[in-house]
Amino acid sequence: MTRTERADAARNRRAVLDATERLLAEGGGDHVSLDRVAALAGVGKGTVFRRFGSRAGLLQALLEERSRELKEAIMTGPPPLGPGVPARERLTAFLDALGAIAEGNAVLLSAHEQACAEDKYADPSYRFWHRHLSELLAEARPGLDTEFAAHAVLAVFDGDLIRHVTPPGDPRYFTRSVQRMVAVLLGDQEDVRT
Amino acid sequence: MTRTERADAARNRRAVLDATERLLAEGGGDHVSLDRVAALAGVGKGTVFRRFGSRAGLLQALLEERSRELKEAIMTGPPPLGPGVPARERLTAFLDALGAIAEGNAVLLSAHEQACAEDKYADPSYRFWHRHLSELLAEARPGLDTEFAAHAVLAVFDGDLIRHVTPPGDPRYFTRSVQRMVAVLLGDQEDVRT
DNA sequence: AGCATATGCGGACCGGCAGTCCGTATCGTG
DNA sequence: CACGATACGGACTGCCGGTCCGCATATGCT
Repeated sequence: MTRTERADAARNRRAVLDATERLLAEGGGDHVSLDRVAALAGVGKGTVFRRFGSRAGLLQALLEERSRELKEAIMTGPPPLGPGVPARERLTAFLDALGAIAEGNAVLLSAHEQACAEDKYADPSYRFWHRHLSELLAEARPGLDTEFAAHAVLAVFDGDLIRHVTPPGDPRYFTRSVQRMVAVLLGDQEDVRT
Repeated sequence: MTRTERADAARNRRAVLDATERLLAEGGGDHVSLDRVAALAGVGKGTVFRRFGSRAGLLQALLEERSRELKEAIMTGPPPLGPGVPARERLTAFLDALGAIAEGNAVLLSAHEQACAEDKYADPSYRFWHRHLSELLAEARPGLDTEFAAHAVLAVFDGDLIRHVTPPGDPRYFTRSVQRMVAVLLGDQEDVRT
């Protein structure tokens, strides 16, 4: 058996992901039907399904591609994303990075949420963020129900919400707000005001 | 012109809502197709659409029915839901009541979120909860970005999340957790531990 | 009661969707 | 070059949300 992905398969994989991205950018989440993706990528519909399994799988793959770097930086990279500094510091760095990804991919995020529905919490990516966040919170503020708190913080990373609250000309408003809220949760009493 | 809804119309309205409820209960959100609803209610499909406009409208109507009482209690009822006591007290009562509704209608909540997608934040019900919450937070903890905080708290009221975290035999775990988190947000330093 | 008409009804119909299937083409290997 | 493994394409299926319009009926008026 062949160990490596066949060349044409790899080429198509990329083409499909790129096409998905283009469609997402040009017309919102509903615009991305798998027929359209296949057509734009110049492949058959069957190919899309063989590679990605389902609409949800496709979006998930794209999302994972966008966050792979962050995942690796957290696990094996240098501080403050990687291990080696106090949890508070890592938390800030983590939220900043995740926020940036979310802000830059809000439409993709929405589409993914819609496609996954309730399976969202079984998604490996979600599990990873949740676990990481939960551990950092536990270290930064022992005694909190960190499992729940982590879910709560992640619940705010909702594509639709991000688009709804992000004012024109301040693309990082969302991340700042999340940081501030988490700071309050962690018990920073110092100046919460804008 | 007739001022009141025609009798058969009212009857059908109820039948459709009841059918929706039954389908939701017996088979999850995806189980509720409008064909099925119409069939179970014993009416034509057109009727469903004339009354409710769309799938989203139908679910929204059902949700509103479930929360009308709370809305009224908040606006004109006696404390602690209604006005007349400190914000902290009203906040606790509000979260308790909203939590109860959410816990009791998690499936409906999920279905509604899915159907509404990004229009969720324009929904009158959402606007009402958000406004109320925002005002209470502002009163209870001046200086916080209460607009954002209110969105963040409401983001946790996600049907899928509720189902995911609710352990068997402890139907109110979710509400308790939310209360505790909000308490921390508001600066209660006293015993956060379980 | 009987009529006129606004109002509501049903279900055939439409375009489009996610997902399946299998005969065919292509790749990589020896 | 030949051959088996692998991947491809796109017709096909079943269903969905939503529309439309000829028909039925409740209601208000006389």
